[in-house]
Amino acid sequence: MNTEDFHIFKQAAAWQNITKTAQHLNRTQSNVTARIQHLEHHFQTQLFYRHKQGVTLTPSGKILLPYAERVLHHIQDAETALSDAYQPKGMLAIGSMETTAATRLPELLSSFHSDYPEIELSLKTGSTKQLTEAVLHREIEGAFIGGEWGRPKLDGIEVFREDLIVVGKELNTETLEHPHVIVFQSGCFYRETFEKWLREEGIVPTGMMELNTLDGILGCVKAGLGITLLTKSAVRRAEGLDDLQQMELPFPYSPVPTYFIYHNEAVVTPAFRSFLEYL
DNA sequence: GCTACTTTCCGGCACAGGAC
DNA sequence: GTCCTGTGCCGGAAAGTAGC
Repeated sequence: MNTEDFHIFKQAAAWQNITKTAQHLNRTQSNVTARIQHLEHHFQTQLFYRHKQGVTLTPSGKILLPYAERVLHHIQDAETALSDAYQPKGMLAIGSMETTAATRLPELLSSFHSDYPEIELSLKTGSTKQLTEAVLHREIEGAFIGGEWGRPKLDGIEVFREDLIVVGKELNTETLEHPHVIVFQSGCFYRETFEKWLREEGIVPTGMMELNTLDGILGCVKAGLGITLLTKSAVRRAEGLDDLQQMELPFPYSPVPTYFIYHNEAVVTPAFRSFLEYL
């Protein structure tokens, strides 16, 4: 068995036809059949159902396919890494909380792009919960989330530590007794922290408004629609907050870590490895 | 019977390893 | 260094199967 067998197996799985696979690979059809049979003999299992219209993967074939892809990916990575003209390139899809994307990432990503211009970055924003699921399902390669991830299949590194601040038009004993709160969507780590603090303090909000953008939340707070919880870095960057009052959240609610998480079984592309090293 | 598909068989070739 | 042998891969041809 060699890596070429995996390549032929992968192509046959994609084409679902031995003849077309052979044409595509510039091989004879009998050779493709032989290589697949070789794999089947090695793994002592049938990898394809053969029928008149072509071939389809058996359950064993479906299990083997991602492993074959992983092996081929690793070989490609090794070849790239060992080439003299090695320069990380390709797509890098990551995710981030809205607040982190707006406050911490512009400089970080700009600097990263300067060092690695060949890497095409794609950034998706969402709540900590959404991003964690996206990393688990390998929709994105990694994500900046708040707090611990608590999933065995994930690894992560702490990249920032954020001070949390309650912001409102007027913050006093009276307004904090029954405030109207403005928060990010459900699943947001900062929102959960905010709600926990409110409960602990015995503060019962009169109402809750959900928004999905930092600008939207800031606009509503400036308009006096309620109070919110932001990171100190977000407040520092925002304009027009001079007439708003701020109150730092006490320990253990603040400061909170921001982690960059990633799937510990995922293929590490040169682009992703460069990003991890950069962080 | 034709067509489109897969499998099997066989000879040729390349290469590695051992003997001399 | 040369020759022999074993092994593995390749391509071509033929055979088998089923739908139309």
